[in-house]
Amino acid sequence: MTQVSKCQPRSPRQAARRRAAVDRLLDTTLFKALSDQTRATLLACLIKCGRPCSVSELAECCSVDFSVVARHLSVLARAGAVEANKQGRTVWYSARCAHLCETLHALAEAIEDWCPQLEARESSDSCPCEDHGGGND
Amino acid sequence: MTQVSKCQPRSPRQAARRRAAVDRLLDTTLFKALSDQTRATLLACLIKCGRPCSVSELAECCSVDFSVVARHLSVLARAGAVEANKQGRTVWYSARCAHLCETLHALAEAIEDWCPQLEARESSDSCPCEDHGGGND
DNA sequence: CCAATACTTGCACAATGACGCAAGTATCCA
DNA sequence: TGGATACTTGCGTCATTGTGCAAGTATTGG
Repeated sequence: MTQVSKCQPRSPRQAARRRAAVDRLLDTTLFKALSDQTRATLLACLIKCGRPCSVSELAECCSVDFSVVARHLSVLARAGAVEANKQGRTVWYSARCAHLCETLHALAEAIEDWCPQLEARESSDSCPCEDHGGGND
Repeated sequence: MTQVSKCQPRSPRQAARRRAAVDRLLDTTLFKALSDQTRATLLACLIKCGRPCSVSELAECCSVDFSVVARHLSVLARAGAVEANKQGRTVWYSARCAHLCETLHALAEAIEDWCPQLEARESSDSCPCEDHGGGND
């Protein structure tokens, strides 16, 4: 039941050396994209709209310049939060809901793997480390 | 099955006016905290360590100044990602794993609520809006 | 009481990023 | 072909934020 703690590091230095899913999923790219209020609003708008929207349409929902909206959307696209589909002169943006949900659930589960006390879901009972080096400290 | 789409806005302007759980959960405070690489490293370190760590301990895992680490940890605490427990002259920081997981799962589910095609989990079949104003556009 | 420890805060500086304007590119329609 | 539409990109400005150093505060132990 508490096999996780057997492989759990005893010092932050040891912990920092361990490589686990949580490191990869705590990648800052997506969080940087979601850390701006205008981008968060645009993403929420796309999610709630439920259909692809053009840059012009989305610019009507924001108080900022059209070019700023276009740049924000490209940031969201590079972070994988939305996807762009160019048809003619119009770019249709849509939220990557499935990808976002998968990423968020995966991060939550990667955190749960390191917290033996969070046994709500069935624990894997295995070490969440992806390497086992740096044992001595 | 597709009752969600009945209440789904047809334009981004309509979508922007709708208030839903996804708006509240896309709050930028937490994402801002996770958007810095040093802070992400500190949080991952706390998660993997599985026990409260002092600022001094955590500073050994980072290449930045001690005062910078202390400031980063206070940012993480204000965002709700970690919690501080002062005992004597030492501040013990620990990851708020349960809170983080709840927040992440809740956001993912709030997104799923707006995506009728994501029927993997049982859909609530109800409108995810928390208000129903601004219908005309 | 004094020194050491552990952390916080003030300050200056550099880097980053959001923004608006204007110019550029690509596409469509008449 | 020429103008209108839809978006992209370059550039300068401004605000925010990350950083290190140094000084300050709080707590502990001798």
